Order: sequence, then structure tokens, then C-alpha cells
Amino acid sequence: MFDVKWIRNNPEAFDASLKRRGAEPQSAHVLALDDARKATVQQLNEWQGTRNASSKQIGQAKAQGDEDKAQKLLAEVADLKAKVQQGEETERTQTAELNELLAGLPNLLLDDVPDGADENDNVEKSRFSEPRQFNFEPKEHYELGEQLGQMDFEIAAKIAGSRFVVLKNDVARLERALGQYMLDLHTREHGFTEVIAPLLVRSEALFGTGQLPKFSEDAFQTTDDRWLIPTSEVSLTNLVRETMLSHEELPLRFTSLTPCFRSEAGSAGRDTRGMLRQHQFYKVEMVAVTAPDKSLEEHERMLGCAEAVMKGLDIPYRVMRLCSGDMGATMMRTFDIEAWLPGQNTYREISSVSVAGDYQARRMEARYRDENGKPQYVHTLNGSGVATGRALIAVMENYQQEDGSIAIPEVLQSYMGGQTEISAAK
RNA sequence: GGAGAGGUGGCCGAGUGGUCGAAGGCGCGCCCCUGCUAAGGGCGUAGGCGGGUAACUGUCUCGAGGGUUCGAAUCCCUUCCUCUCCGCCA
Repeated sequence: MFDVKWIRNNPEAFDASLKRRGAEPQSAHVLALDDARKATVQQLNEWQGTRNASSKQIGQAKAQGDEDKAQKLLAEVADLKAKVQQGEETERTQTAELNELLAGLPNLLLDDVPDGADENDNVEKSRFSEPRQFNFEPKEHYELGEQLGQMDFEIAAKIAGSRFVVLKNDVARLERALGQYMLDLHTREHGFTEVIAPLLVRSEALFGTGQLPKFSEDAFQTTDDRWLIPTSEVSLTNLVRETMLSHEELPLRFTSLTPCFRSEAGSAGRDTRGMLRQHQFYKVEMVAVTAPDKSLEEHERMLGCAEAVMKGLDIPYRVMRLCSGDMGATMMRTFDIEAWLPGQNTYREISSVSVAGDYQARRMEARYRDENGKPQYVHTLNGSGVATGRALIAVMENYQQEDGSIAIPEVLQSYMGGQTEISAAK
């Protein structure tokens, strides 16, 4: 959601940012709508002013028992009522039209976001470790899981359809261990507050984080008009909706382990094998709420928190700067962490860390009082820290052994009762 | 699910048709007094949009959205939420 004043003062920058996203310029359209709205409001204000003054006099006249004067004044303002109502109606229509346009516009891009059309134009920012050399042909996670008898796509399909999985025994426990490890890391080492928040949310919450109105087809809606969260970014960020924070409270940092639900409409045929792309998956999310001048450093910090997870697991990864064409509409800058998957022989996204600026805060009226006591919109950030379903894949493929068993990363062993590997013999 | 009560400024809370953007309190800010284990006094203090260099000023906002009225925090309708009692259930 944009501040029209800002667009008015920076129309070129605004359109340039849209263009980088491959969208049409909109500043002229926005400003035209706003001009029309302003003209209406001005006229309306004038009428309301006259009416208010007269009404006050009528009240005084009646209080003094001067019925003649009151009647005279009443006659004077008789036609104003219709005008004001008409004006209000026009203003409503125009404001709705303007808001509808603004609500659908993507966020600005930061200058250091690389230009590009799609994921092929993303730019590597950094890299951790090197892919392990196997002296056998590494398998994909679903081969490993099925051979272990602890990952079952067939029964999942019978129960729920495609893009679901059933995990059992140690593999199920491994995913639980990953979630616990990440939560403990973020709460103990990184200063995040653990949160359990709703998985079903109202439309307003999804609007606040930007999934609505334009991306409704990506999420599941319930029969009672709620939505299953596609990410706990929604629940966590909306924790500050419609609030007035004080500057001493900032930054706020929240983390949560939740299931996420995605319709995956439009990704038919992509990643159909295995559990890389599911309708339901677990993810540890990080959300930060900061003062405007702190959000960019918080972005780097949050990336570091997500990287710490990967370093702890000792899984090779690279960090990518998403290019303009590959970024989500609500974000100003996004860094993805891509884990090395030996079975696929490629890097795949396992975390996405983004800064939204005040885009979400405006949509959810999340403000704080700055040092001067002046209300300002906060900045919001979110990042996966990290997706546990995909972390499971990464651990299985990177830690696989020739006999199909899987070594357990050291940091997870305490969460696995001291177990050091997963094998079929169980 | 049934019955009832209520949603007011950063927070608490008064206000049932006219001079209410709204008493009082808390919190916060500035100033003064005091000088000893802690307090006393004064003043100021909502947000959005618009006009003005500024002082200032117009308008809107009392959960949200409509309506009635010359005039609505106050009346009516819709809706969301909270609380109490009953029922049901984990």
C-alpha cells in the first residue's frame, strides 16, 4: 500500500520501480484518481463547513427559544443536505477506486536489487561450504525415504491427494528434531520470541501481509470465510496490526513453527516427485518489526540467523539476491538461501528472507511513536528460518550413506535421543 | 448453539440528539518547588486529509460500514469483536 503523497513527489521513481518488475507505469493514473478525489473532498468540506456553522446556529436559536430564526436557518440549509450526501457518495466511490488500485500495486524495489526477468537472473551473494563428493551415486530424498520405509507418498495420495506425504518413525522424528533445533537456535541465540498463533486467519490478515487481494488463488479458503495460512509470516506480522508501539519496544522479533498450506495453483507439473513442493509443509518463520532506519541492517541480520541454521546443520548453500522479476510483490529486497541437494545435483531454495519496508505496516495500520513522539509506520521483515520440510530433504540427501542409511547431523542428535543414524532396520 | 451486556484518545474511563474531538485519571513532555528516601504544584499532550512560510485554520474519525436528522459518540440497520450465564465439546 502506498502513500499517495510519496507517489506525487516521486512519480518517476515510482514508475521506474514498476517497470523493473515488468509492470506498466501507474503514477499518472494514481494521481489523476487522487486529484479527482481531492476536488470532491474540497467541495464537500466547503458544504460541510457551511452546514456545521448553520447547525450550530440552529442549536443556539432553539436553545434561546427563537423558533423563527431557527426556521429561517433551516430553510437556508435545506438544499445543502442533498449536496453533502451526493458529495459523500462521490467521495466513497473515488476513494474505493483509488484504494483498489493502490492495494494491487507491488512494493518498490531497493536500488541494489538486480534487474532481471526470472530466477535465472538472480545473483549470487555468498556461498557456504562445498558439495560433498560421493563415492556412489547419491539418491534423491524420496528414494531414500521410501527405501527406509519411512516416507510414503502412495498412502498420502489415498488420504489427501497429490502433493502430500506421510512420514514415519525416525524420518518423522527427524523433521520434528529440525523444528526444535531451529526454534531453540532462534530463541536462545538470536533473540526471537517464540509464538504460537492462529493457522486460520481472516481476509484482513492476508490483506495486511499482501497475499490479498491479488494472490487469493495461492491459498486455501475455508467454508466459513477464513484462510489457511500459506506461511506464518501472516500470523506473526499481523501481531502488530492496528497497534501503536513505542520506539523502546523495537525491534520486535518473533518466530514460530507452523504448518503452511499452499494451493500451488499454477505450478502443475513442477516438482511433482517427492516432498519438495507440497500443499502442506512445516516451516520455522522469523518476523521482525523495526524502526524505518533499522530495517536494512535487520535484513542482513535475519539472513545471518537463517544462515546459522544451515551452518549448524553443515549443509552447503548459496545465498542469492533475487532479481526484480523473481521477487514477491510485497517485498523491497529478498535474499534466498539455496541448499545443495546432491540427489538433484543442484541448489534449491530453502529459505527466503525479505524486507517489506512500510508496505505491510500501511496495510495493517502498524505504527510506533518515534523519539519525538510522532506516529510513524513500522518496517516489517520476514524470513524462513528455515523450511523444515525442505531441510529434511537437504539433511537426507547430504547425509546419505551408501547403504541408504542417513547420518544424523551432530546438532540434531540430542533431539533424536542420541541416535546417530537412521536406517531401515527398525 | 441459546440468553444478556459491551466496544470511546498511547492506556483506563465519563458522556444517551446541539457550544463534544470528547470530563476525569494514568502515562508521557516541559517548567517550578522541595531537599531526602520520596513526593508536591503548574502547563501541555489523538490521528488522517486539505489550506498557510508560520502562528493558525477547514473537514473527517468515538470497533467497522450504511442510514435517519439542519445537526449523531448518543437514534436505526448490517457486520466484526469482547465479556457474563446456560448448553455442547476437546
